Amino acid sequence: MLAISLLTPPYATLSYATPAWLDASAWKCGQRVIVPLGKGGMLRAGIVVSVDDDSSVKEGVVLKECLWPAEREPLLRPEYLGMVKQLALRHMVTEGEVLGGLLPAGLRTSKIRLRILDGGKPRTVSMRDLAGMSAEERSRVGALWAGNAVEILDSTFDAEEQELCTLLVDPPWSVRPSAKRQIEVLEYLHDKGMLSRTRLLQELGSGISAALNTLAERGLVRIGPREGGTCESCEDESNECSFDFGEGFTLLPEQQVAFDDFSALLHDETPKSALLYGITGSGKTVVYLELAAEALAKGLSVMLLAPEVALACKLDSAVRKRFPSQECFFYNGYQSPTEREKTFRLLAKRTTPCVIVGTRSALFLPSPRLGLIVLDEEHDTSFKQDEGLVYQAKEVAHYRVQQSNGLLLLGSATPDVKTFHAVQQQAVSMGVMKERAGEGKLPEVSLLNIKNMKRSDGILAAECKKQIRETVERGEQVVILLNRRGYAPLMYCLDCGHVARCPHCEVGLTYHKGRERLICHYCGYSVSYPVVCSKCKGLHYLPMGEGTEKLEENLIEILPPDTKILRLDRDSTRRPGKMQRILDAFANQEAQVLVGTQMLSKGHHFPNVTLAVVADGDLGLNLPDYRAAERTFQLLVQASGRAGRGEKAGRVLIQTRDPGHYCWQFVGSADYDGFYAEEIERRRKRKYPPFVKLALIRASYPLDWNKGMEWVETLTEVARALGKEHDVRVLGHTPSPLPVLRGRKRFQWTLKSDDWISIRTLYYAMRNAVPRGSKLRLSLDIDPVNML
DNA sequence: AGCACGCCGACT
DNA sequence: GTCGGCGTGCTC
Repeated sequence: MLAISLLTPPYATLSYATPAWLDASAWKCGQRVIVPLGKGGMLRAGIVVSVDDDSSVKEGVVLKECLWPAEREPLLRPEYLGMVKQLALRHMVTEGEVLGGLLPAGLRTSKIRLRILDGGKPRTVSMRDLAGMSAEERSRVGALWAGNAVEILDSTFDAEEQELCTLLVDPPWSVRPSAKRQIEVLEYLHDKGMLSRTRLLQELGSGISAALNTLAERGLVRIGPREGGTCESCEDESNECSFDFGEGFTLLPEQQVAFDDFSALLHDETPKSALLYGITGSGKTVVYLELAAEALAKGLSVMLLAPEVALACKLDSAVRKRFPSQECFFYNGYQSPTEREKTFRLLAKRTTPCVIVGTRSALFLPSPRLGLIVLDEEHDTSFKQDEGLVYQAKEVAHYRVQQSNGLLLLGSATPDVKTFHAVQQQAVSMGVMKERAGEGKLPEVSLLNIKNMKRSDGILAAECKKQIRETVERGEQVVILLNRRGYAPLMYCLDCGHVARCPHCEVGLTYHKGRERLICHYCGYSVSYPVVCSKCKGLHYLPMGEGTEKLEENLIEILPPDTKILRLDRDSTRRPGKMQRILDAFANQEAQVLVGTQMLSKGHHFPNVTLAVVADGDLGLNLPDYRAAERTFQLLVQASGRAGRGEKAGRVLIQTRDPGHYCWQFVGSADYDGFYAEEIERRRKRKYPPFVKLALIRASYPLDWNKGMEWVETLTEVARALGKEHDVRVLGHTPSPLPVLRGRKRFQWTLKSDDWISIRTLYYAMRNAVPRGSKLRLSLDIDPVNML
């Protein structure tokens, strides 16, 4: 009998009998199969996780027969299934949930068809048809299958690919305000990016069909197959590093030392982890590439991962230049399902070594013999996925190199405190690079105390505005970091003082002037502005605070009239390739000022930038998160790294209301070692990771469910009682930092322990205390990266 | 997630 | 009497 993990709900692993219509040898571990489920005989896709499953099935359950394989050769290798099992155990979810979370959509569907070629004209049979056949008929198809006269058609969404809806114009859009349907479609596409027509109709209702056609006619939306090459954001390569990649490099002395050390680890036939600690601009990429060359020469595959698509693109073009004849696979979460499926399939079949470049999701690509995994900017929190399938890319990467005796190389200028601690404990080896590779020098950093500034003064101090203006007048460029997108984060009603809030999340709605809407940054809810005040029915609001959009507007007033300003945030980069275009335009000096959120601090290279301004340095410092200081330090050092990359010296100006904070003394000199020494002592004293294992258990229930609070209290009792027994400190329950999100009330418990097992035991007990199918949802976040 | 089952209220 | 509301529970 076969044990099969379902790839869609209920995600269980169920036993199925091998049917008479196919030979038992047709079923293999790691293979995708189609199985019937439930009384209605619905069909599901699953992965065979065991072929001679002898696990006891509950008494009285009659086994169903597995219907058909979705492929002849298994998609997944045994090691891959091993990784899935580990992840499932670690995060206390089923293997089906793991598989469902990491396979591209097309590989999870049961809607495949068979093409039968028995002599005459070929006929096509769906899985549903097959399920409805008589036993004899199915056996006949089985015999043809065994004789290779049946092929699998899985082109279900090729049709969808032909009708992709792409937004062509940024807001504000020139449509009548009364055309609600059209605005709905535009807003939706703006939020979700490119979507197939079918999905759009599914998600917004088929009533929008006419509106969509109008938009297409008027040229606001394009309906058709995707245009151009494989990666739209990679089309233009002008923002890449100024290094001249070619047939191998001459390494600088520091790079050579680091390379030699890592190369020795690579040739050592045991799994190893290492950290490349190199300041911003020290040329880490060169070291990665030379190591990749070593691994390839040994016949091993290489994975290079970056925290974000734009950075992954840069890595990709660097790899293609360094290894022009080597096959290189690029993969990220923003690619279309078809594209991702294609890459996944190619790699699953592949046996010869290759290079894989991408973002964290690329980590789950099947790959032949992995010799090296590089995680660039390893401190970046995007390497942890905390929605849906929860995983920390660093851990998965570690597991993967463990399996293949490879090397995991983490690179950063500001390493994760946990990683650096592992280096100190000699669990991870380290290479250090403290010189900038080019002519650039580290910038001079100064703090600007804005404690006494009034709200009406705007967000930039006079001194700051002056420096921005002077820099622009000198013909140099400025980047301004403000971690708040939109126009104004709070809208006060002028008549009654009420603040406009999201009805699902209870957080303030952010005003976006360009779109004339109030938007919730947590759930995406949006209403058109002006909106009637829910308290006094007034229509007049006072925007409070300042986001990137307003900062951009204010800057226009204080700068010379012909100054061009660009804005880089989630709103201006929704459309594919847009981010790259903005970065390229800025790198080509088409604008003098770039305003943006943290996404602009990440590893981009602008030689003519001589001033970096951090508009609100404290933002984030006071978050209820033990890593707030680490996060702020990393962000600011990375942002500082944007200035002075060319020949001219750079300056960094940080505005703060709390100049006494210990973080600042180290940011000024980009002194990571100093910061680390201070931070690790604080963590030791206060018992925070890496000195304890920390986990967050989250509970949520619908706002209108009155039994919710009772259950939360019961769970606290369960947790407390078990915590005493297993030596786990239980803090909570406390309302989550966002007490209401997407219409659900949220609570959380913080758990501290010396080992993960006790924490899992507690979570297991809490989960069992809640009846199955309850409205209360529980989730476990191991080593959370954000406490929200 | 679906889909059946089942236990109450409004209707022919 | 019966139709149908959706709350609860199961899927090898």
